[in-house]
Amino acid sequence: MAGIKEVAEEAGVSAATVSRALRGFHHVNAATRAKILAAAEKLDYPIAPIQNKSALGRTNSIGVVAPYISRWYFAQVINGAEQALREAGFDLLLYNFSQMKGRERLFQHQLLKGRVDALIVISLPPTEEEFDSMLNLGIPVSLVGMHHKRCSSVAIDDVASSRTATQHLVNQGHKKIGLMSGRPDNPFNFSVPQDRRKGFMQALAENGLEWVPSREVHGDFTMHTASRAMDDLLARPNRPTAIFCESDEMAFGAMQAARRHGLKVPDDISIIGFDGHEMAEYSDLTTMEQPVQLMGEMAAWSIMERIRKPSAEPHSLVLPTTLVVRNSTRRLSPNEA
Amino acid sequence: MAGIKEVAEEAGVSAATVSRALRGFHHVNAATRAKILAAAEKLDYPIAPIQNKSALGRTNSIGVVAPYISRWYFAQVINGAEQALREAGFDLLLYNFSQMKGRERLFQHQLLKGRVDALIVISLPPTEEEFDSMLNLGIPVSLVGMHHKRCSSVAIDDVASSRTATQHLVNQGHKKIGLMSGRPDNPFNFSVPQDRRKGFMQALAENGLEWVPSREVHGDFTMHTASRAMDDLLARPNRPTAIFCESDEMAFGAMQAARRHGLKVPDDISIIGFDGHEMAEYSDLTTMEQPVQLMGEMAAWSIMERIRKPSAEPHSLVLPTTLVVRNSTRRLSPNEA
DNA sequence: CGTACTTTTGCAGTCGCTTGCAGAATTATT
DNA sequence: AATAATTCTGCAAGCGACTGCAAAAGTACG
Repeated sequence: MAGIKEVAEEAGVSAATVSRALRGFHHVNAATRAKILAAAEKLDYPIAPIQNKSALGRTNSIGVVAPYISRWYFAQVINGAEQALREAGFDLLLYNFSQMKGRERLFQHQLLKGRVDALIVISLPPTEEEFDSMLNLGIPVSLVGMHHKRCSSVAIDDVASSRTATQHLVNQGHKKIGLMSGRPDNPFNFSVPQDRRKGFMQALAENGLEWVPSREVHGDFTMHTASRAMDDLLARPNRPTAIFCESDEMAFGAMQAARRHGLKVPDDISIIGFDGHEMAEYSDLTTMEQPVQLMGEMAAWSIMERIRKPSAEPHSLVLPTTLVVRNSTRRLSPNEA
Repeated sequence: MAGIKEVAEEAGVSAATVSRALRGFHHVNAATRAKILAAAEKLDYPIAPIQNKSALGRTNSIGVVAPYISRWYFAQVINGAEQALREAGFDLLLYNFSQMKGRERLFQHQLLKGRVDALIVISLPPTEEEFDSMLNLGIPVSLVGMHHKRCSSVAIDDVASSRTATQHLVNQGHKKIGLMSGRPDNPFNFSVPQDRRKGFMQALAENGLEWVPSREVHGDFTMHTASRAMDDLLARPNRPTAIFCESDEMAFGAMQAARRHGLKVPDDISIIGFDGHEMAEYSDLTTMEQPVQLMGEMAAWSIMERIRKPSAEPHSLVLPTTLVVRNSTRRLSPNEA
């Protein structure tokens, strides 16, 4: 109810002075400021006042775009970003795009124009065209979980990390290694599946292991599809002794399917995941852990920095991953391999 | 860059007409509208234009407040709400309050004033005082996961659902039933722990079962603390044959601890959870499923309805829960009980 | 006490869009 | 064709803050 005017009147000054006093800029007499603060207090007017988009030209809020906000990974990143943003006084506008139909509207900036001061895009590789649109908005854009030369980003090295994960299996004596990867035709065109697959292949190649295509199945990064895919894989002849899953959730699905088929993990089959999902510990899943929450925070800081000085060059940040060895993988004795 | 003015000029009409045309109100000649649309298109001006808070008096965005946005339950509710809001053209502002310090500022509406048209509060029971503040904002407030006479809400019947869950254990012949509940001194003062505990106690009483206090341990709704708490419980004499966990995540922790202690679920101990967590299926956990996503959607619709007609009475909605029986609970033979 | 600075403050214009009102253009009626 | 009824459209006044400019008030100094 109470606006800047009411406060001004209450304090016996002009609205302009109230605006200045509350923002701390310019010169305002200490006594006057005190009066104004008292008045604001009395009228329950926020000390950090309602910013006004039209006057300010900015909204003080930052958009976060993600394809599935309720999946663990995204929720974590968002959480990290939220914390950093809130701390710095920004609001966070959430844009979810599990439905493809939204994407178009989003990237054609119908939705974003003028509503946010910057954009954090999580794991959703825009096409070059969409990129043009986004950059045309004239606001900084920051990517999480992927890179692009035209804007800042925070990510891990998916290729190297996958290679390390796969190498772990090799080190444990596995030679017949299966791959649970993302669907090559995923609608969002995520880059993660390709990258992790690439790292996997590299590790195989480096160790002189032959790649057998029938050892690969696809899922969409959910437990459910992974579980089905695993059924499929296990039904095939010449079963692998270990499986690299491109995400922990898929690894969970794989483990479940394995159990359903009467296989023990890791006795009968080793499974390694990727992400460092909260439940990995519970499931005793060996996994490649990525600093999810931190990625959100870094993206937030980085983009706020760019809001401050828009001229700054975009820069990409690569955060380290950690192999966490648990008991879903085991060493194969030479005669088992 | 392009504003309504530019579009107006391009189309050879006044800004006012553009505004009207793009909003679809009032009468605008079809031909004129076409010209305007063409101009907008050409200049890349959003068809759904940037609403202007000062002129409109509203922001077209709705705040969602939750204590832990990255926990499964909250992420699901938020997801549901986001979908409904987006569909209706609202933006969603996310407020996370894992840190208590934020709470104060939030409810003293320093943060919210003028930034949102309505507020959805998830599982965070405000004190009466905070309630006053919120309602003073003059915007509709809707609660998820709890009720309050002074505003609309969407929730399940925690008491009845817990009673049903517990009854399930009783029906399976369990007499020594343990309880994994939320900490009574939880900082947010959640109502859920009390309610679920109450339902549990009711079931016991109705079946003439004695309540043994040493069969209760507390967690904070995370797997981790639950796991520790379970260690504690299992170390005590006269171990229960079944345990009701107030959340699935706690149930996961309990299952993990049980396994660690060499106990098989459900052979040695039955465990039932609450929530219908995505991973419950994977863990074969019997649980009381609540329609999480739906709750978010309903809250969103309900609050948008109240934005439309602010005079409407607040109403509370109770959604049904479903007992999903899996294999973490088993029937006890009479001589085991 | 008058002059020259500084600091403080208010006026009025602005931001980008909405909207009441009334005049203009179009269509209908007689 | 003149008048009335409708439908469009533009003008201008907001909305609620921010801010450049200049006047007002306060200080310093001679």
